[in-house]
Amino acid sequence: MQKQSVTIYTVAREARVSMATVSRVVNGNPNVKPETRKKVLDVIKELNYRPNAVARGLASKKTTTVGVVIPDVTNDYFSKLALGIDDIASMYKYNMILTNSDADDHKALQVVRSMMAKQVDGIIFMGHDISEELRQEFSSSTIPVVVAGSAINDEDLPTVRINYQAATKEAVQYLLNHGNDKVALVIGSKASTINAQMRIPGYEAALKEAGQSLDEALIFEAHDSYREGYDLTEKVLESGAKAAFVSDDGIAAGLLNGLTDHGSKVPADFELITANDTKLTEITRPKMTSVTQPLYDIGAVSMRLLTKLMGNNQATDGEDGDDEQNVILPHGFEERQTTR
Amino acid sequence: MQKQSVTIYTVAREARVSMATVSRVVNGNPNVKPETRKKVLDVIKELNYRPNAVARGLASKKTTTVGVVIPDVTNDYFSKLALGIDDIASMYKYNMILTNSDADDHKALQVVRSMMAKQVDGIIFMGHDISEELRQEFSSSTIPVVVAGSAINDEDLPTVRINYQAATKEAVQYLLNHGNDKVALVIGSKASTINAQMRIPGYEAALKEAGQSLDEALIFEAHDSYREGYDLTEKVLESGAKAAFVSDDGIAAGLLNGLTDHGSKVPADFELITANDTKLTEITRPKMTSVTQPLYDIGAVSMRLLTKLMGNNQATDGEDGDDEQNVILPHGFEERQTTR
DNA sequence: GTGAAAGCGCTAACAA
DNA sequence: TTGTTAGCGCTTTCAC
Repeated sequence: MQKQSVTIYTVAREARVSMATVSRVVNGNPNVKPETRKKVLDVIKELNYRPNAVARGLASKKTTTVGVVIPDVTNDYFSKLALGIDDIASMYKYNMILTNSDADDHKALQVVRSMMAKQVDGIIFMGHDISEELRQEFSSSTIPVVVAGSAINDEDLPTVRINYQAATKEAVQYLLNHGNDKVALVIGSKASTINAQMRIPGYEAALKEAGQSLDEALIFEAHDSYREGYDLTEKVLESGAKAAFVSDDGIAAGLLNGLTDHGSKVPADFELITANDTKLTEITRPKMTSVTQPLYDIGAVSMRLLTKLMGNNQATDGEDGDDEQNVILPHGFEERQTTR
Repeated sequence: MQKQSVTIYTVAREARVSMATVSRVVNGNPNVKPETRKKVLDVIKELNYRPNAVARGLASKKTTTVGVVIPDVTNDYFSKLALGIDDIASMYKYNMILTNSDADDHKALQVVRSMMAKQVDGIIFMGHDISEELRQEFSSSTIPVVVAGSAINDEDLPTVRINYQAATKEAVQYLLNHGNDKVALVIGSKASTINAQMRIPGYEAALKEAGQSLDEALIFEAHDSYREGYDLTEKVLESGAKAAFVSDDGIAAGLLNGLTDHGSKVPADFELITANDTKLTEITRPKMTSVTQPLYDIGAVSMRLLTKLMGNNQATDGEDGDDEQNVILPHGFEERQTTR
C-alpha cells in the first residue's frame, strides 16, 4: 500500500508555513493570523487534504471513536438504543465501533479487549450480564464505560436505564387488580442482575401487596426471541396463569400469538403486558399493552454521559465517585388491547 | 492522558530482546526461535502487554477496521444484513465502524468521509441511493467498497444482492394468476436504482405477460416504516387494487393492518405479498406471504467479498474488472396467509 | 503568531 | 534468528 499522498507536510510546504501552523488551522486553534489561515485553507482545499485520523490518534491519544457492545443488533430493543447512541455520537463527531456480543460472556470480553486495543475513548455496554473478567477489564482500565438499558452487578459503572423494579411492580399490580390471581412473569435469565435485583423483586412486591407470595412455578425464562415466546405458550397455560408480564416484546409477541393459536382469547381469557414498547406492540393483533420506556433517549443519554466522562476522565479516582452515577429515566404505561 | 504504560519497548527491554523480535512474536512471524518466543510471551503475559492498534495502524497502514453505512439500524432488513457482516468481520478479526446514514445523501457522504479519514480498510455500503458526490468519493479512493442488499447506479461497485427484478416479477405474476387484475406495487422512491431498474421493470414484465400495461396510479411510494404503510391504506383501496406486492415488511405490515382495520379481509378481499421475509412476516396476523431472501448471507457474503478485495486491492485498475463483480444470491417464495 | 523538533507505539526493510 | 533504524502523519511543548 503506498503511503498517503498528501499529508500535513505537503500542505505546509505548499503554503510555505510549518506543519504546526497547518495543524493549528485544521484544529481550529485561534492563534493563527487570519491571512495565514486563509492561505492554508486554500491549499488544503486545492490539494484536497484529508487529515489522517490514525496519525492524529497516535499523537493526541484520542481517537474520537467509542466502542458499543450490543447483544444483538437485530433486537428491536437494543437497536433502538443504538440509534440514540449513534445520533449523539455523530453530533459530537464520534464514530462508533459496534460489535455484537451475542449475549455471550466470552465474546463480550473479547470484543471489549479488541475495542480497547483500538484505543476507543469510551465504551457503551449493552447487555444484562457482565462477567467477573469483564468487570475486571473495565475497572483496571482508565477508559470510561457506561451501561445502557440494563442493571448490572457493578456499583462502579454508571448506568442509564429506567426503574425496572417499579415498572414491573406496576404492571403486575395492574394485572392483579384485574382479578387475575395467577400472574406469570416471563423474563430472561433469573440470574442476571436486572431480573434478580429488579424485576423479580418488583414482581414479588406487587404479589405481596396483594397478599400473595412468590411462586417459582410462575416465573418463566426465555431468550429474546419470538420463537421462544411462542414455544412457551403451553407451559404458561399449564401453570394456570391467567395473565403475564413479559420483559421482551419479541417474546411477548410469540406468547400472544401462541395463546391465540391455542384458542385462548386475549385479553378475555388471558391478559398480557409487555415491557419495551417497541414497534411490535403496534403490529401484533391485538396490539400489546406495554410499559413504555424512552429507548432512544436511553441510548442518547448514555452517549451524552459518556462524552462527559471522556471529557474529564482524570477525576475518576473515587473522590467524587459517591454521587449518583445512575441516571434513571421515566417510564410509562400504554394500555392497548391485550389487557381488559 | 498519560502515555501508555507498557509498550512494545517495555516488553523488549524486560525480555532482553529488540522491539522487532517482540513485534515478530506478537504478529506470529515464524522466524523466531521457540525459546525466544516463549521468553517474550512470558513477559507479555506478566506485564499484561496489549498492542496499541492505532500505532500499528499508522505503521502498517492497515486498521483491520471496516466502515459500514446503514440507512437505519432499527430496520429489520438492514440490521439483519449488519448481523451477517459483523459475524464475518469478527471471524476475520475486523471491527466495524457502523453509522446510520438516515437514508440521507448528505449524511451518507459525511459518514463515508469520516470513515475514510479513520483509514478503514474497506467499506460496506447499504442503501438504495448513492449520490454523485459519493460515487466520486468512492471512485477517487483506493479503498474497496461493496454494496450490500441493493442495486445502485454504479457499474464499478461490486454488489451482493438477490435478483430483485425476477423476485418482483414472480410475486406479481403469482398475484395476477390469482385473478387479481389490479395489482399494486408499493416501493420506496421510484427514482432509486433498485426500483427504477429492477422492481418496476419486473412489475411491468409480469403485467405485460398478462396482457396488461403499466398503470402509474398503481405504484405507491412509501418510506420504510409501519406507519407509512398503514397510512397508505386508503389510497391503495381507492386505486381499486385487489392485491399488492410491497418491497418492505414494515410497510407491508402497516398496510396489512390498515386493510384489516378498514374491514378488508386479507386474503379474501385483498392479497398481499411482501419482500424481505423478516420476522415480521410471522408476527402479523394473518402471517405474510413473502419473497424470501438470505438476508444474513447477503451481509456475510458482502463482508467476505470485501475481505478478498482488501486482500489484493492492488489489482484494481480495470484490467480484470470485467468479470462479474455482482454476486446474486438465490431468493425464494414462502406462501403464508396473506395470499389465497 | 509561527516554527523546530521531539515524540506517540508500532512495522518493516535492511543488516548482521 | 535477531537487532538497528527509519519512518507512518500528526500533535504538542518550547522557543523565538
